[in-house]
Amino acid sequence: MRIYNSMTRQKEELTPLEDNHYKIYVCGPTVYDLFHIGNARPFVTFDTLRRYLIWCGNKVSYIQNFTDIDDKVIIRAQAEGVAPEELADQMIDEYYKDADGLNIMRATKHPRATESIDDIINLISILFDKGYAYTTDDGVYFSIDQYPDYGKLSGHRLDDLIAGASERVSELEGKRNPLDFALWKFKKEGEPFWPSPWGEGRPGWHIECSAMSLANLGETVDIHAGGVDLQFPHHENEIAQSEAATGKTFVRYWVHNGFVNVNYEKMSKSLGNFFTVRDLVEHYPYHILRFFILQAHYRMPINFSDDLLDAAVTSWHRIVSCVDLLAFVASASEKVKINPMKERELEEEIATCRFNWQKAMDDDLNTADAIAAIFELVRAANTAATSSAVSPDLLLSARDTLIELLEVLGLDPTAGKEAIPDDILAMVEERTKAKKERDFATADRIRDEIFSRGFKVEDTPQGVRVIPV
RNA sequence: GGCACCAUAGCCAAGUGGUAAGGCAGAGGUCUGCAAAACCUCUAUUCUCCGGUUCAAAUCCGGAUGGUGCCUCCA
Repeated sequence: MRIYNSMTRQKEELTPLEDNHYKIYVCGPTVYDLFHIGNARPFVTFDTLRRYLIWCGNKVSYIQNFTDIDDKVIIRAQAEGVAPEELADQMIDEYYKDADGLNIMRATKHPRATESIDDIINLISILFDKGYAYTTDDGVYFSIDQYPDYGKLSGHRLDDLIAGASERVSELEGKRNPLDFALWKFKKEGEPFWPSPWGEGRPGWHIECSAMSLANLGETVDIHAGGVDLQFPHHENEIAQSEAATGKTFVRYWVHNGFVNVNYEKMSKSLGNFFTVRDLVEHYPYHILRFFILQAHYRMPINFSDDLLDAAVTSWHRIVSCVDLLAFVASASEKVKINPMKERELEEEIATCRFNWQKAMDDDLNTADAIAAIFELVRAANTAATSSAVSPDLLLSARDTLIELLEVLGLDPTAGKEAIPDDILAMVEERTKAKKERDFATADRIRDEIFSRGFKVEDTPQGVRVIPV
């Protein structure tokens, strides 16, 4: 497949360094709060990438960290009167609840910054040895002047960055260059700290990802992913630290997802215009949120609104309804007069769907196009299902195709199917009887009653269908 | 100020050189006792605008306009 590499700003053929084995690092959440739909986008997107690579026959080592110690965690914990560790533990549990709901696979490993302190200290030591690190009054800093490639990911010129930084940072606070960033922050009153050769303190933000990536995946990973806002300075800094330490290419493909916007503005905690996944789930099921995210290409911005989610619900229902219909028709006792022409048509549609779906996925994970391919098969399958001219086996094969391809997108059109209760089935029987006697008033009354109990009755050529609403 | 990205129908959204996918909404029709679902037909002679390259451009190049993001914690 081809994937857009932020480093080269073009789509490139994706190949792993090790045969059939991809090493992927995804920047995970800072665990001080529930995550919002904007945070969910990279989790869903890169989970889908992972599923696709696995589907293609690869092994994937997938690391996603938890940033469990930083300013935000400390501040929130203080506000709530709990220890930062306690808050982090709790929020990690909450993360898993939402992530499981969104059908995001557990990472191969979810390292926590606080459990990687040794790795972090190790890495900083190497940077000291190689002359990239220095100490000030408040911490240990990385000296970007020692690293000539600084800015290569974000395309910034050093002078411009320095000019920008100087405008805001009035004092250098002991830094040699305004762009130098903290590797280790010396402890402040009331904050958690760990011992280090340079003094007690805690890790800077950027170093933890480098340390966890190097420790878990080695010096060079295939893919490092996250939101576009991480491109600078976070990922730029990660490159500087890691490559300065190892002398090796840190990441082969940098992959960044676009934002979820609200009224064309970035959704963010600081703007306050965010919707947590937990809140949204009150109104829309998890899989709708996932489907909604995957309906756009991952690098394009998504504008978030209820109307769009409502459209996603209807849209998704079309798929579920087709999958149900195929199973229903295939199991109906009605005799089919197989029409070879129609059979071949459906066979071709199945093949075309698979082909287009894979082509779309291969082209920079174009899930929007992949879903379009699925809808094409939905139409063809619906037509075939109502034609009474296609064998049950072939209908089921169309159904299996839909289920298989959706599974790779982390979507399950068969999920949440409850059995129809016996008393509802009895009412359906009663209605059918009334219909036979042409007592439509009674039949309609029973249908309304069944509907109010949460089930829809449909008369199809293949018989009566009962569907949970 | 610097660096990126984006602009396609009522809405959402693919499409990166050969005569505009898909979804939602809408109109008409088929089927139905009525519905529902499904299917069929219709809904952008045109892709923000202006130039250029080309036999051919939504797609490449230049410019303009509008919008967003990053440059500070941020998915």
